[in-house]
Amino acid sequence: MTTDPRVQRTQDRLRQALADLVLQRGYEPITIRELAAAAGVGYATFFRHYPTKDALLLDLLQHSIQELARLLPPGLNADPVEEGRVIFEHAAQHEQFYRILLHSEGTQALLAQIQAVAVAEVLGRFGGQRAPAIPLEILAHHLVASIIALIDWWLQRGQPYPPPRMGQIYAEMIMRPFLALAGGERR
Amino acid sequence: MTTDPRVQRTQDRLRQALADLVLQRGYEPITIRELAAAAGVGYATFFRHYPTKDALLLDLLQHSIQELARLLPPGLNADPVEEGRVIFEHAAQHEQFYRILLHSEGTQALLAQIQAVAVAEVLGRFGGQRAPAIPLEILAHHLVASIIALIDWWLQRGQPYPPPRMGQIYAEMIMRPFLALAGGERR
DNA sequence: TAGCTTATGATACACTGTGTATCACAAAAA
DNA sequence: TTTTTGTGATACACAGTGTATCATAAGCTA
Repeated sequence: MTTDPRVQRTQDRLRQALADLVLQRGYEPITIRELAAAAGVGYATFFRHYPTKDALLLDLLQHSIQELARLLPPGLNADPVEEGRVIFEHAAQHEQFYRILLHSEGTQALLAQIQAVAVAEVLGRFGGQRAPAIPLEILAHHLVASIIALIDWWLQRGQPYPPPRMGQIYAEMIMRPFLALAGGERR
Repeated sequence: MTTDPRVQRTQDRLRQALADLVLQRGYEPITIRELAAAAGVGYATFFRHYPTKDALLLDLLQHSIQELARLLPPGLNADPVEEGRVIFEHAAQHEQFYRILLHSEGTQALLAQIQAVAVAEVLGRFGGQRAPAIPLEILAHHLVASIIALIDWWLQRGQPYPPPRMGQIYAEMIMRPFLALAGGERR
């Protein structure tokens, strides 16, 4: 196990430096030399921890996801409007993470993984009931993709509506049609 | 204007070589040297026509778009099911184009442009009627993003349903909720 | 504290790919 | 034919990646 505090320190510095640089100038133009310098770390040291820049990006996002998972409110299943409001409050509070995840090249694999996890969650929650007219797999993908697209739209335009309003829109435009087609919740 | 047949020949070869290579091994790992060799063109000649690999990719896609625009059936506004079927027939016939556009890095700008054009089209078609409960801008973005996501899902999984079935799904899952919220067509 | 282990910093280096410059040659245009 | 212009081939400068090496410092253990 890697409990050496020097390792932790180096990796923390690299993750933090990457987060800073990505928000300043985007992901692609960053060089590893520049990244190591910003982290206050030797150039060769980078490769002792990560084989590529993409590997560091994935590690950064996975750490962020674990932090977010700890903060995520556990029971979102009550009111769709309230559920949507919580989602968009969360997106507003962690805008940096979402922007990096949604718009840095090199995150498509991770985003696809996250999406797959969310789809599986939806499938599990709506799985065992009367067969819907549209395959549930398609409905689940449509639901997840729609939520991601709406968050992306909202953040890219500087949050033009407050989270409670976005919660209403989410409930009416996304969840209500989905529930009508999937047939309401179960278990 | 560039009517020199040598220029046309060189650029055609480069576009064709890029299309072939992208489908074989993806976009990013292709080098310009390799591309020029595959096109049967000198290495330096590449830079006489395109400043970067991305520029060639955009040129290739824009040429493809122009071809597709010529083939696009003019009146899609009749039956949503039929409209959806036509869309997915089109996606099946031009799968290569869609896959490159949707999954090559370096196409996000172009994809965003196409999406913006489609959104504007929707806004124009549903613009001047009773104000919907949800801002039409959001509805239009949701509609366009949903269609793109559904096409992407379908192609990535090897077209698991035939186009007529996808047309039904499109009508029921995407268009019907949209029309209910946007308030039906006009003009 | 002393001694061992391991991560780090610094540097040099080979390697790959980009983009430019040059020049002789071939193809198109007048 | 003469002129113009695109092309092929080559050499080159440059930037960025990934590896190797070694002295030093930080952390662990007795």
